[in-house]
Amino acid sequence: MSIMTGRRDLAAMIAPLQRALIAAEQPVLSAHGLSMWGYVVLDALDGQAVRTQAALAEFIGADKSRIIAVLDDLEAAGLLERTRDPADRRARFVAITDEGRRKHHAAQADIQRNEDRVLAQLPPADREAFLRALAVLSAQVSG
Amino acid sequence: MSIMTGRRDLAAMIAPLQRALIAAEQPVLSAHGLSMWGYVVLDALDGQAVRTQAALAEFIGADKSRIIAVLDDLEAAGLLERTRDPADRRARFVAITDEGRRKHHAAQADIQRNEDRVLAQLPPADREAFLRALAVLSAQVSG
DNA sequence: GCATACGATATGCAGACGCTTATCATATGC
DNA sequence: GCATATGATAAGCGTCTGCATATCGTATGC
Repeated sequence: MSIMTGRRDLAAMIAPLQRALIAAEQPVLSAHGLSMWGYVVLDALDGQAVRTQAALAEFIGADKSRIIAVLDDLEAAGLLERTRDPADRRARFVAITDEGRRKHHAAQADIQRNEDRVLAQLPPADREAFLRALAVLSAQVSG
Repeated sequence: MSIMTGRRDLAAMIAPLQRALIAAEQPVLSAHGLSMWGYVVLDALDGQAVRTQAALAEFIGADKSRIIAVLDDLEAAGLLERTRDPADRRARFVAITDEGRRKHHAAQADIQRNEDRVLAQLPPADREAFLRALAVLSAQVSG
């Protein structure tokens, strides 16, 4: 017996929401000269400790062989730096630059402005619970 | 200024959750002999009024030329019926059959059992608010 | 009655994806 | 010192998707 009967599956409710959010994000990111993956990488790196590329790829749910071009572009744009790990010269640390942080924050602010319009449909109490629950669930499945 | 400051974007939090839910759904659907799109179609048709194929495609966010094979399979499996609209013989009504409904309910029950384990991480109040909010937001972007 | 619009269907193309394999430099166990 | 393992990278493959186009039967305006 379901926790809340009569509901549809989570995935079926989340999918259209996700589609709409991404569709709204796309033009905003383009205006900032960022690709979706580029933004995801900056988002993962901002405020986090530097990490190796394989760990980064796994964290954002991307294939490690597919994010290399993304990292190349971001590095060429001066938004991140790759440095060799002195303790293991095979590995490379990936760190966001100050300029990358600025661009990330600017893009994120624009995106959240859009999202706030969506969230405004909810009563404040539900809105906060929703964001809280999302943070918990998102962290849960990522760990 | 954001409604809740310090949060990450919705899309960035939803994406991994969505990935995890879909990954968990896949083997369940396979066990029921359903494809992901097949399940989405049954889910959209169950309990709804019959609709035309173009409307169905738009509703589930699929390309109208891409769901035809899905409908063919479901029809061949006896899970739905396509009938000509007598008022417009170009259009075809798509309706779920009793067997389709049974299969949908069985698959949905299995899926929700999985999802309940995920939702169990949340305090009951947040869980209910989360589901309520999700239903609102999902309906909002679909409309 | 005819031109035009429209629904369902088929098909082809380009882009993105997950996955696999290969290569090269480096690390590590023995 | 050598065999083996690992990180980053490149390249190829099959699949899925969105998009565009074409066909065919049917509706509809005039």
